[in-house]
Amino acid sequence: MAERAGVSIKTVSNVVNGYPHVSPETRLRVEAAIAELRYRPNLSARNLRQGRSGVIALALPDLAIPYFAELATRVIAAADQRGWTVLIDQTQGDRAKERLVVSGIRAHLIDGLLFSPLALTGGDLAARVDSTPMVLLGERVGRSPYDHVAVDNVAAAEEATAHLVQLGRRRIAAIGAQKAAAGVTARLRLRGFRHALAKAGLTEHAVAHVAAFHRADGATAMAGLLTGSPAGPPDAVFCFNDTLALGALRTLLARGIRVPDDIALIGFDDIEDGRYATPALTTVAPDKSQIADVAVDLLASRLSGTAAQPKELVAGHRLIVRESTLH
Amino acid sequence: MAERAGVSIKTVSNVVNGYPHVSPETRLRVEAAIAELRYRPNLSARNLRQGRSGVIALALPDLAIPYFAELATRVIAAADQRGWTVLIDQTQGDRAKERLVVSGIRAHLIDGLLFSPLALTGGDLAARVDSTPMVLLGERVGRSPYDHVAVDNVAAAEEATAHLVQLGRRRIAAIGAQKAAAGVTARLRLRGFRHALAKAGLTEHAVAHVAAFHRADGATAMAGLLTGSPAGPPDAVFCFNDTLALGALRTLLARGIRVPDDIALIGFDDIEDGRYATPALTTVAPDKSQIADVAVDLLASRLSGTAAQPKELVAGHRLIVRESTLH
DNA sequence: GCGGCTATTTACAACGTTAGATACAACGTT
DNA sequence: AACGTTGTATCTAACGTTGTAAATAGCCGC
Repeated sequence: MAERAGVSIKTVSNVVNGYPHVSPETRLRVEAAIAELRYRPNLSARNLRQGRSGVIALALPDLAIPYFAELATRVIAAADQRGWTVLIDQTQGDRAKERLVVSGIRAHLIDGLLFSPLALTGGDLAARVDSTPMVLLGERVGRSPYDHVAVDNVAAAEEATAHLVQLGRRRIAAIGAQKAAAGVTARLRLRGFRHALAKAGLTEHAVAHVAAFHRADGATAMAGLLTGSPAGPPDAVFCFNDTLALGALRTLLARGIRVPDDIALIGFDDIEDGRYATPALTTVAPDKSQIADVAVDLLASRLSGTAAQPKELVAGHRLIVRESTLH
Repeated sequence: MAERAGVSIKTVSNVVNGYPHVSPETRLRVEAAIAELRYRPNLSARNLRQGRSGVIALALPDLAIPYFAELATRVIAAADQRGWTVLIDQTQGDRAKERLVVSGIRAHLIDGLLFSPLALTGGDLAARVDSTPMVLLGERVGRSPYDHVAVDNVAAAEEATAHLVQLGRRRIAAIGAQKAAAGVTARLRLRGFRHALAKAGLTEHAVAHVAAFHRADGATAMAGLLTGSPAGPPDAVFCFNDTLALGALRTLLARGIRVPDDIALIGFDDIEDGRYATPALTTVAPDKSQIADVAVDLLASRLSGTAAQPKELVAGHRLIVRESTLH
């Protein structure tokens, strides 16, 4: 211990923690000893004593999915502002792993949990007994008693679809519907898609289902729309996220179909790749920084105990028109 | 405490840790109490007692950069295999932040550190005093006494360039050189590029410098090569990573230049985006899973004290030929 | 039926920190 | 000169866990 400074342990603690009533010379002496002995406070001991760790977990499906990577970047930055460290749990969208995360594997190691579930059901959440504060990212799951941040998916999807209608397209398809109870996001976006078509007095040209929101799924789904539809190909497609759209784009270009001339394409998420695709991808951009900031703020309120009812916050979004829908 | 089971703290500990000499009925009783009271061992206390936390840090520039996101995914998976949790530090490639990471901000919170530096100098590493085991990812930095995993950048860059030569291209340029002492990776790839050209008896057509390895830098650099070069445009370009290449591709397609017909393009990293670009990007694929596995293994040896000399391990790579260089 | 063995359980101490109470000294006031 | 006040430093206990040593009980062979 750094009593090389000829001082009690507590005084060292006081210096380290900036306690005001330490004489300048003592402080200097202690700081010198700290530097000399390369003393580092043991965070485990501090955590034990204080009952909190300064670490939060961010649980998401997979960092290799650009949307989540971009979100994680912002969450880490927001947490950093508060002096928190972020630990990542990848669930692969697997229900068993998601339940594990929610059940509190990391109890007492993390102060709070930011969780972006994919497969979790309302029942899973209701059955949760772990008391670690948790904030959900993304769609609402059941009637869960947890704080929650998401964009208004129905409205956003409606805007995206309306944009296609405004271009004068009439044979409008969607890619990204999901069978499983899992696809809450998909369900909301599909609803928005249908609202917009109904408002415009159009019927949906086709809706392609996918197993996941990956490029490969988008590519396959688009191939299906081109050949499988008895009514012929669509003239515009709303993909429920950007990776689906990039996969679809790939299929179209490979077959010499012009985008947007023959088929207009719009995505969702505004990932970096979409901006540099050719043609650049029109998309709905959720305000990821806002999502991250709000989520971290919510968690902070939970931690300080000042939060009351679970809140459901809506983050902003906006349509970004790029080449894939320019006429 | 779970002495609801009518048993000492230590016995609970013994049950939790699978100590063999616990009678079956006691074990059952304790397990029942644990379930009933939802008891969770306090990891901070355990860490304090045992002197290790089961947490390692992965420090990298930015998760929003696809290569690092893909690498992080694999590191987390590899760490998971060993029961370790991964905490992420984003440095933004900023030297001050990198020094902070290396100096041990997380001392006693993490058992080890996997670090992918960008701006750090050999001097910074030599000045390191923190004793947390560390394994470096990416290029060797100075003559540092640390374990270290990377692909053979010179050889890989040479292969990439040789591939362009084999296509019959003769006006071969590179994008990605860096002025700063920082760009160790860039320097090695540039060296490989020049080796290959020298072997083929060619002179370099042009070498574009970039501030960073982002899409925007690639786009700008390519524009420069097209207009700025007195010798005219190149007929092939080796980009030092895939994001540079995707940026460059965007510039080319926007100007109606055909890839690969007019200009062939090759990247480095094999990120997912490149596979779905049109034309799909030829690239050098480092074995990311191997890098992650080996790095985690190295760290494990350090932690168990069985490691001797610092090791410098070379991960595999291979050329993946796709449309952007097909003739 | 006693000594020595094994199986099971417990007691104690320690990991390094910090909140709170306490000790001490110097000072100005009455 | 006795008093409270203030600033500085120390003392004590506690956070929850686990390694070690020790206690207890049952069992065997003689």
